[in-house]
Amino acid sequence: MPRSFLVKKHFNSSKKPNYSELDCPTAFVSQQLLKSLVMPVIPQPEVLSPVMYSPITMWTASDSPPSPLPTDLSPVSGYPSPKDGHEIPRSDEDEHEHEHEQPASFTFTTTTSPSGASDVTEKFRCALCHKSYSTYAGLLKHKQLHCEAHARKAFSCKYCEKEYVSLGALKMHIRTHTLPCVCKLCGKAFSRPWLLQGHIRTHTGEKPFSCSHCSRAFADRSNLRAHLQTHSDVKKYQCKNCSKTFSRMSLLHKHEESGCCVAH
DNA sequence: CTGGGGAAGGGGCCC
DNA sequence: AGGGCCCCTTCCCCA
Repeated sequence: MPRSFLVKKHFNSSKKPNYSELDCPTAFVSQQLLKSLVMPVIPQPEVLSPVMYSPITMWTASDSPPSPLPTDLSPVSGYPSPKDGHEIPRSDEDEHEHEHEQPASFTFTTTTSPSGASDVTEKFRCALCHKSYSTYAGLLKHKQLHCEAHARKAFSCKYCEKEYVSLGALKMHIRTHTLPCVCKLCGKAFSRPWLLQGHIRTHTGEKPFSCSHCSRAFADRSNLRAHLQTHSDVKKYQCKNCSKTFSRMSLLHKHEESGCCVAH
């Protein structure tokens, strides 16, 4: 998978930007400058739209996906209906409303006492961990928060096939498709503000991470860390075959691919 | 070919 | 819950 396949490139990617025009000899960039460079994140309408997360599909453990999936993913029609066996986050009002329903994904039990009389406590039992709840709302909460989400990655991305255990993780992932953070200078788009900030350093020349062993400085902490390995006598990554060590995993991989180790 | 720098992606953790 | 940050990783390019 190409590293930058998610990045919207609004310029000829084969050419490097002319940084010399923007080159700032001083390493420090004021917050004001930074703010002026960072384009206010004005999400595209579709980013703000509830449609964004509408295609989240959450199958319950005992359900199979409905068929066919609606192709229209508008906020209303796109949402799977609870009657289809889907679990979707509901308001309290909804929970109460559906307490009286009997979804396909839970076990509804009526216990019988030894005397033969039917017990008054009817339980909603999780099909996965068998915990029982007196109300459907209780069961629903349990499943959404703990059990089912972990048993099955329940939040699916509409742009790709990735699945996540939490809505937050999915939202974060979706940003890698929508790329709401746009560089004011070159139009390049990023998924997160701090990625954009790191990119802006390529324009400003700011290098806040300096090496304590030499005079080099870096715009990115990870690159400094990689650089520090070059000062280290002990290289971190070792070939299992020939014991040769490398400062980076990518170099070890290159070494392995070049034929030292038998391809697996 | 190899090593290293630069840029970027993305998951996870913490506040 | 969401944003910021940390860390790891990958890819490209160049000396």
